[in-house]
Amino acid sequence: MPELPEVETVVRGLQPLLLGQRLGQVIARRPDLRWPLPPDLGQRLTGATVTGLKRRAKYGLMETDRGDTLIFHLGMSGRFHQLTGAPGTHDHVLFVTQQGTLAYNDHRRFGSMHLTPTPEVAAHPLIAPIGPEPLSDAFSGPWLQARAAGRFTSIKALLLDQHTVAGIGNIYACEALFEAGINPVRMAGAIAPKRLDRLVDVIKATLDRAIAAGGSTLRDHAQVSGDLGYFQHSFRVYGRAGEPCPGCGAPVRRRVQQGRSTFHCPACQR
DNA sequence: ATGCACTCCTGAACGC
DNA sequence: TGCGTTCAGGAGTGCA
Repeated sequence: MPELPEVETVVRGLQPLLLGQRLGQVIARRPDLRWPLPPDLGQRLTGATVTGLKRRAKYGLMETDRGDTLIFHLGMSGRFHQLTGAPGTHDHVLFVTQQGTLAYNDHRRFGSMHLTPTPEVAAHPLIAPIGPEPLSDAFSGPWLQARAAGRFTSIKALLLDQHTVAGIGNIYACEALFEAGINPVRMAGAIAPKRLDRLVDVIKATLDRAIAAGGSTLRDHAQVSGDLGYFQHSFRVYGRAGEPCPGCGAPVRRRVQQGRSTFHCPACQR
């Protein structure tokens, strides 16, 4: 659920709270999330000063003056919040600064954290294979055409593949394909180049809007501040099965594609 | 190489 | 009212 715009929003929300701050203490309250936490997480981060907060795909990157970068993924339900009082059941990692304590909370524990020397972040096995950032020039019509060429998989599956483009999840894949008028089940390799060009433009515009809106929230996702985002109100097809299509009024259809819900308008998306 | 199903986890929503 | 079942989904893994 946190997709690229949400992670971007979280990282931006963390910046004023952490940038330049010395981590007085970093406490892992359990040994693992999706994968084991670095066993030396506390030792390596305690006493370090946060010198950078960035994003790559759906990963947050917290750089420190000790030469380590904390790579974190929010999974489905990860979020940061400022702790007041005792940590709750799902407050798994605590970052204590002079400004207070920031808790990483993740009730489903699909998130993960990794510590890597900063110069090696780009080569990290989780980061290295990821495709271009969707808002960069590297993600272009020609790039998507090359990725789609000869592929028998659906265009939606191709978009969800992080090697094609970084940071697109189920929601924005559905929304972008609706905006582009492309049926999500259409075979990627059979789509005209011009339509893929348009899809690239639409993806960029959709993500831009979402970031501008402060990221969306879906049930359990919240911004750092604890305030809920609001982009979810502008989903045009996602989660709207049976409701009228904003384009033509025909009912939005839900189908299951690779075990995931796809929302689309059978009339507008060909 | 390619594409698919499976898997982790918890809480909300739903059905009887 | 309460219990059991289903669903949500990012992405690595393993299989055909």
